Amino acid sequence: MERGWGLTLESDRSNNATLPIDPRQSILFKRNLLSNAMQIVPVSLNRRDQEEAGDEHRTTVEVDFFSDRRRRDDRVNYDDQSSQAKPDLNLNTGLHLLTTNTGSDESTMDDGVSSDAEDRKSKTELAKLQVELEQMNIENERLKGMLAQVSQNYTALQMHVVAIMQQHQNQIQQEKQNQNLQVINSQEMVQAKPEPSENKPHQFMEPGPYEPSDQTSLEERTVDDPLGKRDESPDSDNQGWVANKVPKLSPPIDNQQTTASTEATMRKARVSVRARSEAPMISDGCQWRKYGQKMAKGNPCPRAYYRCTMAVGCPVRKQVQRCAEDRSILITTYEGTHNHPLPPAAMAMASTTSAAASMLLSGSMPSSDGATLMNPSFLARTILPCSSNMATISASAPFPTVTLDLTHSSATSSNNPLQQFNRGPPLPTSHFPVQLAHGLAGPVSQAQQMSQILLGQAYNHSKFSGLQSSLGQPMEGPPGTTQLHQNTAAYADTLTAATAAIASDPKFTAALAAAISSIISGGQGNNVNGNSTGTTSGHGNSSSSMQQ
DNA sequence: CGGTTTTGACCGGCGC
DNA sequence: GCGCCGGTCAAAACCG
Repeated sequence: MERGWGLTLESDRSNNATLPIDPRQSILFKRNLLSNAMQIVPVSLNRRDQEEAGDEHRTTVEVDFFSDRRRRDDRVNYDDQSSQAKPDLNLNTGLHLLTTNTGSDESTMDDGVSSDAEDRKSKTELAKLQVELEQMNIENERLKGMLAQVSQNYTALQMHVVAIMQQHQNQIQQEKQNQNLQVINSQEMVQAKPEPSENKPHQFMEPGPYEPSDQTSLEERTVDDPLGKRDESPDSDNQGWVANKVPKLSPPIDNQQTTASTEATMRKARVSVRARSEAPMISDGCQWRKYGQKMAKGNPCPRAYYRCTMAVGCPVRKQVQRCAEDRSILITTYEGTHNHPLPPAAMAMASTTSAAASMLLSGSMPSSDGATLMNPSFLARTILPCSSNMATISASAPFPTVTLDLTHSSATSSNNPLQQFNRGPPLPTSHFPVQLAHGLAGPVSQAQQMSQILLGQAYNHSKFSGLQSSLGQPMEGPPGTTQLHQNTAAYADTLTAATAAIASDPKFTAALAAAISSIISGGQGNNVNGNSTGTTSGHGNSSSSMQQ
């Protein structure tokens, strides 16, 4: 009776194989997994005697990539016999495979004494290994706690940084305004020269009656309330939220103009997330209150309107509607930025949506008409050079919209709803991850951050395909829409695990967070949040722990 | 009883 | 000016 060692990997991709492994190498294997930033579940060490299946004994080490949902049905045992048929697996995991004894007559261990000694040796090693695994589990728990703490601290710090950055931007804007006023005044003085008047210059030098107070209010609202709604409608405070009536804003004047238009644009920028879900609404970690439902034209499914109730006055709203073409697809459109700290569960989604929104706005800001976007293809290519068709950018939509399409995947498993790419959004939109986190830095910096994150993810073979997007593909959607297609097979492997996690996890956002976290960790080493950049990261920090 | 959902009414933008 | 449509309001109903 010879014994072989088998490593059983639990993942969607492992379909049939038993990977023989030296138990002494399991620790190494686990550490490798940790270094890959995969969510490691306590490792269980099982010894399986499969006498019923034959005369061969086998011990397996099971590693769960996603602890929340262990797919026993997906687990595959790598037979000793198949070990040589899966050399690539061996390479990928960096495992050292022993030449196992398969129990066949060809076994080299035909000596009974040697076999017993080997057996005892194996038992001893097994016991040692179990102890080590216990220690590793404890260490894992400790690291988890540390990670949560770091994420928390990061969020708080980010909020602070964002507030400071906004103040700084406001100061710069104010300075610019003052400079403009001085130029205008000097010009007026020159024009007034032919008609000397002692009062005129003095009058021009006088600041406008609105200036000081307005500037103050601007600063206040950008810090505490980006939309400045609180000041505009005092009675709205009693409602616990602020009415979304940006279009009603009176035409801004002078120094208000830039800020007001920016705010309005920010307010209008939308991030749409398409995901397959049977649930009426995806769980994104935030608290929402439904305030309306309407039948939208062209879609038999009603559209529900929600607003964030996690904080008084939070302007964030979202619309939830099923896709008319495929009702298994749930389209969630986010609008606005949170004005409050987000819980870990909500950070991932908020970060993603916020970053995308900022990216989108970075392209639209310079345009004079306010509705024109940067060339979608350019933007997309810039952001996601190797992408998949996860993102679409639209310039023709009523509002600048970024669509994150999580219904597509290169995964081979047809059971995973998120692994099936859909045909593209019905509405003109742009797809890529965005962040809704509040207090964003300048749009440009956001875009840069987004690019960095996404590029980093792409080039690091991130494990989460959902964030990969590419632009420049032939458009299938309406004019102004750019579709992203993921082509590389290399991504398929890494994507599968993450998409599977998302698909199988009842808490979609939690899974998303985990995926983002994995990406970030993998691509940026120690950065848990994955958002190296201040702003996006800020929100993103949560990825796994902060936002869902 | 407080918070949430439902649902018809209302409002504003837009096109004709 | 009118109608359509998207979005919001707010009272009533519902729920834990």
